[in-house]
Amino acid sequence: MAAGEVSGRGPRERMVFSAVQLMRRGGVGATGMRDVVAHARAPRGSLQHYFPGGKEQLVNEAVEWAGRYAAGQVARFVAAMAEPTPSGLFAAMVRQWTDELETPDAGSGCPVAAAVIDCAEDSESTRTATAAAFAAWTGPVAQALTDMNVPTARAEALAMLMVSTVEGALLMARAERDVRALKTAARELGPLLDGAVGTGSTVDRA
Amino acid sequence: MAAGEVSGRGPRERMVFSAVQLMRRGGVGATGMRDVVAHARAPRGSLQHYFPGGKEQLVNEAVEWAGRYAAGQVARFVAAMAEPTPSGLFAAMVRQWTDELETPDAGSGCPVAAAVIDCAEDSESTRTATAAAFAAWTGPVAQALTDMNVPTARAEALAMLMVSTVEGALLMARAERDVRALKTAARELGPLLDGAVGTGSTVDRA
DNA sequence: CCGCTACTATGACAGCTGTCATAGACGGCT
DNA sequence: AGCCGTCTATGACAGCTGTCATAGTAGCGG
Repeated sequence: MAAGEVSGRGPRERMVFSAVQLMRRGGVGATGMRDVVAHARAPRGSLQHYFPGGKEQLVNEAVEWAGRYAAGQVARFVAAMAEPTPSGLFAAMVRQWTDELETPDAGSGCPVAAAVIDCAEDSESTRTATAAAFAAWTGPVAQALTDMNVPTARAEALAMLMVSTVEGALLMARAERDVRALKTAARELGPLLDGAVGTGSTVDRA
Repeated sequence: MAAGEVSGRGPRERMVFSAVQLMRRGGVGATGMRDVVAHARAPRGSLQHYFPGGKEQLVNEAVEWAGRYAAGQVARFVAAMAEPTPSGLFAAMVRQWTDELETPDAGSGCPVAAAVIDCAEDSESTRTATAAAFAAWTGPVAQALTDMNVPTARAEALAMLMVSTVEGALLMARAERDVRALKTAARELGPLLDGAVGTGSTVDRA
């Protein structure tokens, strides 16, 4: 995602990756198959070979890729934190997007969000893929929260809230061409998240 | 929005409204001009008459319409609440979307989000329109919060957080075809919002 | 050498897109 | 009547879409 290179391994993976990048900036509708092969420097004939399911398959794989990527990033964030806190994890998730928004060149939206908005209504398989991607993203977040001593049920709810808020704030940030929506989300939500460690109640031992 | 009828006044307004509805379900790319006039039962020739700016103008007006609509809804929510609380307002905003999601027929996304994802990157005017729509939405929310005794600066931040979270949760709810993302957002964010009435600091006097 | 599989190349297809040019209808003026 | 501004009708345009059919190349095992 952050890496702009398309020199990944095979042509197949490059095409999926390029689909992700193009979907991020213009949505699914504006992402043509010819654009994908051109962006991936892949042979056009490989399209119908690797993706006999057509555009739908390509989009679905792009969404799955994004879900795996997000999960991996969460794992990296928690691994990199000296003393893990919920607010710290959330701040790291937010920072990822603010960094990408501040690089002026490439599109900086979420490919999963694009797939939801453009395809959720008329492609059931894509809708399922987006739901799976969100689950792949939310899962590690919830796991990290429980590891930080947040009760399981609460951790899952808060993980969902975190992903929802990041996704929505990213939308507003793109509209305003300003990261303040993301930053205020991190600032306002941080205390709430940290307040959930320990017992499930809102006990706060200053 | 909730009203599915297109029998609004003039053909012009019907077309804008139809554009909103079609953008909600398939995004901007999947919303053709011919689809709009058909959905609005409007004469095709009226397109280039009322919208000489082409599709871009139509989309922009649809986004503006949505912003005004959202602002009006917020006003109605606060007016309808016996004893207004931040969590109550947020719950009302969430309920609006859960209600629309549970009506199975029509598309149920946010047209502003669709415009951001599909057009923000290559149409500056549309991007501006989406920013204005979010401002039109956030403004009354912040105003309502200050009326509930939330300090001004904090109210603006929380209003932004509320809209962000609703927008993101709606995205997840569409992906999962389940309103639980919206409901957990309301449940988890409610106490935080109510905790902000009174002094602006994050002091929490259990 | 054959045959086989994996991959690539290329051109064509019908269908749809937004946009425009042109012409017509309607109603209210003076 | 004539004229005009507002609105509508219709057909065409070039461009792009995803998909497919067909043919071709490379490499490898036999």
